Amino acid sequence: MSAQPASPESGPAVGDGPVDRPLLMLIDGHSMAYRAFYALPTENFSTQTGQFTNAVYGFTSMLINVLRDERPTHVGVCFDVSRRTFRTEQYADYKATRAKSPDEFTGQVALIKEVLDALSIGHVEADGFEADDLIATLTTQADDRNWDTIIVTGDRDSFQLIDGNTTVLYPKRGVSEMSRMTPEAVLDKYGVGPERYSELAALVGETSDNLPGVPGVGAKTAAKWLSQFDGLENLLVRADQVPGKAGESFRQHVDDVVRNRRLNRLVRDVDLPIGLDDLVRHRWNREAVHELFDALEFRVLRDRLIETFPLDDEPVDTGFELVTQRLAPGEVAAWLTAHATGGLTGVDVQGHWGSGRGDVTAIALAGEDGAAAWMSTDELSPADDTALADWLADPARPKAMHSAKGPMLALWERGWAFDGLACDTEVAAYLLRPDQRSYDLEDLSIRHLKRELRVDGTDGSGSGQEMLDFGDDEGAAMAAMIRARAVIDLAREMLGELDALGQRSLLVGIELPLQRILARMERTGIAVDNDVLDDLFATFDARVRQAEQEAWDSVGQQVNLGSPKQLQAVLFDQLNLPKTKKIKSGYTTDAEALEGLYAKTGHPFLEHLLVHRDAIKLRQAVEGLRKAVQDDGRVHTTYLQTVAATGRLSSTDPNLQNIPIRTEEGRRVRQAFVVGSGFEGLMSADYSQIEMRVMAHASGDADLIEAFRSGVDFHTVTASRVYRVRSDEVTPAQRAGVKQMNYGLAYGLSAYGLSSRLGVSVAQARELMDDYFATFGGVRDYLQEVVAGARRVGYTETLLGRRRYLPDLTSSNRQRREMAERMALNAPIQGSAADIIKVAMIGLDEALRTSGLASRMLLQIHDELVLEVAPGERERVEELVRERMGGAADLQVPLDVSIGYGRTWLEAAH
DNA sequence: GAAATTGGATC
DNA sequence: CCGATCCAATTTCG
Repeated sequence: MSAQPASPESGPAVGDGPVDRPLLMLIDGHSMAYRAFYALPTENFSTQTGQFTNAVYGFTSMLINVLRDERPTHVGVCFDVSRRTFRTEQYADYKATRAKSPDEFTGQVALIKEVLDALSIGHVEADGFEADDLIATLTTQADDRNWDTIIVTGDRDSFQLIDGNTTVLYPKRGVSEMSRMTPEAVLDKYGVGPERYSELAALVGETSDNLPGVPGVGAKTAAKWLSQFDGLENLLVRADQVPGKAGESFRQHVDDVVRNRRLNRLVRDVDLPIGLDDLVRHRWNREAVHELFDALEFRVLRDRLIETFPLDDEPVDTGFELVTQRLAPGEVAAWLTAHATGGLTGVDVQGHWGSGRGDVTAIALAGEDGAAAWMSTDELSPADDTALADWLADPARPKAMHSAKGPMLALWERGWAFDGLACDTEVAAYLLRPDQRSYDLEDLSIRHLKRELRVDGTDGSGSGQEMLDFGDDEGAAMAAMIRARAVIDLAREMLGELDALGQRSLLVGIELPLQRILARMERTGIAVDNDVLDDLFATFDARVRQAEQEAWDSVGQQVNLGSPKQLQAVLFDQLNLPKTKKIKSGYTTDAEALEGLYAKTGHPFLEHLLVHRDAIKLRQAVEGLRKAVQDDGRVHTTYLQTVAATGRLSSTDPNLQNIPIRTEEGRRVRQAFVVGSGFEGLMSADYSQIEMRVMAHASGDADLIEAFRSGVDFHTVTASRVYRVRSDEVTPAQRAGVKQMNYGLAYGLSAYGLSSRLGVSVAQARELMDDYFATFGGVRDYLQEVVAGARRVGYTETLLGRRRYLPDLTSSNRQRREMAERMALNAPIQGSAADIIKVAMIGLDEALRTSGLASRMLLQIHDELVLEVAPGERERVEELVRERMGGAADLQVPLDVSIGYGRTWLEAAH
């Protein structure tokens, strides 16, 4: 377990937001500041005045992250006062080996306290005690009130505080990657539970505290003894019975062990000047934060802070009402009959998924009657399994989920079919607001339902909510049931919102059927020829090395060709080449600028550099693929359905939508994608100029529509119209100009952009644009109306009613406004094209199934589908592909589909 | 050590 | 100053 936020394709994190009672976070200030100090290089962090700030920076960065990820209701930071504590009184050598704090560290603790004050976060220290004792005291108080506690510390002594309510975040590396230490995690790592951890530490010793343990006894032996003798107390009583050389050693060092145990026992009743209620989170002091962060010169961190905690949301003080139940073996069928037969049922699957596979560990269900159940999948009786499988597969039992594609993979892997998904709240939220960066269930619940993900009716004392025995999984089970419940309410709410906007069919008719198809494509994957990849890697690798050597030779030094900064130094300072376009950090070294420089100066360094750029990119692409090949010899990408604001899909891990094709060399990478065994070939089918066709249709421009209907090369026909010559008289330059114009239209191309694309003057570009629009006036009118309309209503719309909201269209900031205008031009065109291929995929999938064909879809690359064709099915498949892709929309122009076929993706290209 | 920037691949 | 993505390597953060 890690404190990182769950990735979109992994299961829900435990402790994801408040569950059913207050959540207290206690941070060991010194411990974390020290970690930060050593993780970040001092010399990179100092202010104008010479104050070092690396520890402050690292600590604050960590603080922002844990507050964001854990969302505690109460926070406190504990500090040590001095090195003199009751422990040094009892044992003069306690922590004696610990070096004095470096000078660079001194003073930073005071600054951290200032940061905490600005953030209105309480901190506490007590003379004679260590931070750990204060944490133990506060944790004990929180336990008494039945609160949950998360302790953030790099001190392992705190492990003794871990129990069902208390976890420790222990830094793994640096200060941002943390291990979540639960009772199970401690048992896993040390072989004893948290209640025995200190006994184990007493035996093993703690070098950092200068507490020697029993020589020759490590964690393994100590854990064995503690379980054999049932604890340290009994072990001491029966010391004479401990066998072996280690036993002898133990008997000689019994006093040390006893002392260690006395010293590492944390004090749980320190008299503190503050109580738990003083630690409730307040909104931070804006003024103070700005002033302090200015003084500390924390620019980026301030932005992150503001970004992470925008205007504190109005407090939401309702949660969900639930009657929870852990289903024991044999109870599943009855529960399903009682609570999951009428209305919606919320489903929350726990497990792992990604790269086309997955596994399920537990399932939470919630019914509309308020009942909720949780079951661990390895506690199902055969009857349970059957009942659950039938229910999951039943299309007549409507279900609601949040982000169902991954869980679907996991359920399939377990052998369960899944049907009846009536709403996926993540996808629904995407349709409602397609340009959000995440669709976290907690955020959606607060925004749409004004409810937090916790159980209602608790006041923190634990009364009002029956405490059922969910065992060690209690927190996770409760959170899962609440999520399942929230998903129902959210689904109802969102379906209503979609209805009001006329978008329900987009969800139910397009995105949900598509989701299942994507899951299957991910599960299927595409076969890869490793030998081809190895050959390509060797080729590109050799080229990288050679180009690098030649580049170095040409300037007589070994510059890092991948470093824009070093390149700038060589190009503009040493070689004194003409300056390129300005960027933040100086002058650009992108390929276009380098081409320009090379054309101007002919410097050999540039030639080698460009070759190197190309080769290293290709090598990287091949290496990425090599690493992605799974045991079955195939790569399984993950399609993201809710990230592209226009409605397109995206592909990750690996991204199979940006495999090279532009250059001859790059195209060879596609030779590595091959037909899998049992199949006959790959078929690639793509729409030609789909975006231009959408524009022709949407604009209704008669001449443009006619140009498409004529069947002649589109760019040539449009050029012949613009220049008023016959098609066979169009010069290559005329065609090239109009082609760029055609492509640029949908992007809100400017005269400037067109001129730089074509390498002509802005005046000439403007002339071309004027000629073009004089010919295709309908297009100009359409483009103007799209922007004007979007400004009026606040959004653009695709063929199928997919919206994109563009509030910046009325921004007073010109740059933002113009950006929004270009988006307004592009969104309906790119989005409608995305709608069309989605419809085609659903139609084709259906056609393949009903025809009983074994051929299957593997990839979608925006306007292209790649299929794996079973022996003897080529003709039938081609026919269906043409029918379904060509017929996916009824436009005023034909939807042209071109199809290729071959053993590899390259051969299937056309 | 983590986040931002740069450069580049696709449609 | 051309829309939409994802990703690796480098640099910055202060």
